[in-house]
Amino acid sequence: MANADQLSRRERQLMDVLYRLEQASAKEVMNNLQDAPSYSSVRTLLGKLVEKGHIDHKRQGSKYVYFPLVARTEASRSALSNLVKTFFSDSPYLAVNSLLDMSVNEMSEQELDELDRLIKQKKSTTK
Amino acid sequence: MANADQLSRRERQLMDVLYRLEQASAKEVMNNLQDAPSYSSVRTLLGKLVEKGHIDHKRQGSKYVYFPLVARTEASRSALSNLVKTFFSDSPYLAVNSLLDMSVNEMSEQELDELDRLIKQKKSTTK
DNA sequence: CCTCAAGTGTTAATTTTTTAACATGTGCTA
DNA sequence: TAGCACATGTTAAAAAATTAACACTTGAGG
Repeated sequence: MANADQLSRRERQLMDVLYRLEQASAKEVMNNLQDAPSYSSVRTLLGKLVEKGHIDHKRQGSKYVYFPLVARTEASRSALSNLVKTFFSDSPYLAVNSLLDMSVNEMSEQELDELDRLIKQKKSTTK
Repeated sequence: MANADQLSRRERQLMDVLYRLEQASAKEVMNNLQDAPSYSSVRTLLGKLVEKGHIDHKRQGSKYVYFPLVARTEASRSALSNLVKTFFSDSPYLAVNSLLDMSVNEMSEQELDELDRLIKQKKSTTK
């Protein structure tokens, strides 16, 4: 097994940056931390994450970029699942409801249409 | 402001338990941690959370129960918002999409209908 | 009345996390 | 070619988190 959710606060922070950016150099990671420590510290942290098997790095031209080993999609599902358990009594419905509620203004009509279509499709599948 | 997301791993764990249970005694919190430390440790942690202003406690009969100071709803929105930023490029649409996708089987037809209704309502509001 | 379960407060040791200093190597480019 | 940017590896100190031991209080129940 790769991990066991044993990430420290800082490590979690770095992982989040890497998931946001998909991949990033040590420098970029540093620049994307709100209260970043020194470059040296960031490198140490990245090293630990590599050791623990959460991320890896590869050359990109003459630079190095780091990236998560667990795919974004997979990680997002796991995170969503936890969040739903913790805050929505394990009810995906309540979570979707809340998401829709808090972000209607940020969704285009097109997106709403798409969701509508999706739900209809799900219903027919379930039936 | 009450916090600044400065929670340690263990503290985060306790908070999650409290959000799940809404409220709980030190004993209950301990029993709901997967790899729980001693009762004494749990109490110390709870004390720190109280100090930091994340939770409070009150008598309930002859016992004490601890509970989060930031309402579950508010906390859930904040958590969702972060998750959407981190894993869905800040697109609520993508998040809802994923949630629906990963949990159709757990949703009743009734719930799907409800969501459908909700989306239609949103659309008319936006228009 | 005694005992148990659960709480309070204090203190301290251990472990983990976090940060950073050094010493060095390498490829670009001014 | 000198210097810069970025990488490596090692080491260590400081700070924070984690765990727990002790001593003591209180309410409920047998």
